[in-house]
Amino acid sequence: MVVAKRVKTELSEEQIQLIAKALADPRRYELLRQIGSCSTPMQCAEIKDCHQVTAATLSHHMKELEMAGLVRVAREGKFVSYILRRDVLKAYTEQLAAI
Amino acid sequence: MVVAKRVKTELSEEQIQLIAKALADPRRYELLRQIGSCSTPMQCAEIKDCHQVTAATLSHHMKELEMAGLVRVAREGKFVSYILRRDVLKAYTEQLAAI
DNA sequence: TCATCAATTAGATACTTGTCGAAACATCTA
DNA sequence: TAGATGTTTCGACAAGTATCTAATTGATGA
Repeated sequence: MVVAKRVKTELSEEQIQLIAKALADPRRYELLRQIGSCSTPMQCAEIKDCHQVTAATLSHHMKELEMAGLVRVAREGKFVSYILRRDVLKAYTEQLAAI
Repeated sequence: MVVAKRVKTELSEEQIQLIAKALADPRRYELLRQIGSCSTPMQCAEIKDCHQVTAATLSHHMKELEMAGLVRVAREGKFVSYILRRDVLKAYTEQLAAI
C-alpha cells in the first residue's frame, strides 16, 4: 500500500499545458467534475451513462485526463475506474494563482 | 474612478469555459504571465517585442484574454495597455479547486 | 473453447483555431 | 491635410481535435 505524499507537487511547464488543454474542453470539464464528486473510484460505465457520448469518445477524453495527470486509473478485470487526483488539481490551481 | 470591489466574484459556467480555453494556448499563457508580472498596465508594443508573433496574431490572443475577462484593457490614444485581472484569475482558481 | 461484454484503437470527417499578409481603422505630428 | 505609426479586422490556410463507426483487444463465464 502506498501512502499519500504530503510533499507539495511542482508541475512542469509541460504538465501545466496538458492540464490546461484537458480543462479547455467542456465535456472533459464535466467528466472531471463528475469524477471529483465521488470519493470512491468511479466506474467507466457509470460515467458513460451520464453523458451522450460513445464509448470511443469517452475513452479518448479519459485518456487526455489521465495523461494530464488529473485522474488516476484503476483496472479490475475488464472494468476501469477513475478517481480525481486532487493533489495535481491543487498544484495546478496554486501555480496558476501564483502567476 | 471606480473602486475595486471586494465582493467575491462568481463565474458563470460560460466564463469558466472561456477562461479555460484562453489558458489552453501556450502563447496566451505566457502573455498572461508577462502581463501579470507587471503591476502597472503593460503596453501592447512592449509585449509584442517579447514574442515572435505578428501584430495581428497578438491582437487576436489579447482579444481572447479580454473576452475571457482575464485582462483589462486601457486605451490611450493609439496605444493599448493591458493589466491582469487578479480577481477573475482568483475566482477561477478557487472554483476549479472546489470541484 | 467459444460467445459475450467492456474498453481501446484505427480510420474518417467536420469543425475549430493559431497563424500570417494585406487591408482598414484610428491617432498623432509635421 | 498628408503621412507615419499603432492596432484591429479580413480572408485564407495548415494543424489540431472532438466525434463517430468499425475493428480489435482483453477478460469473463457457459
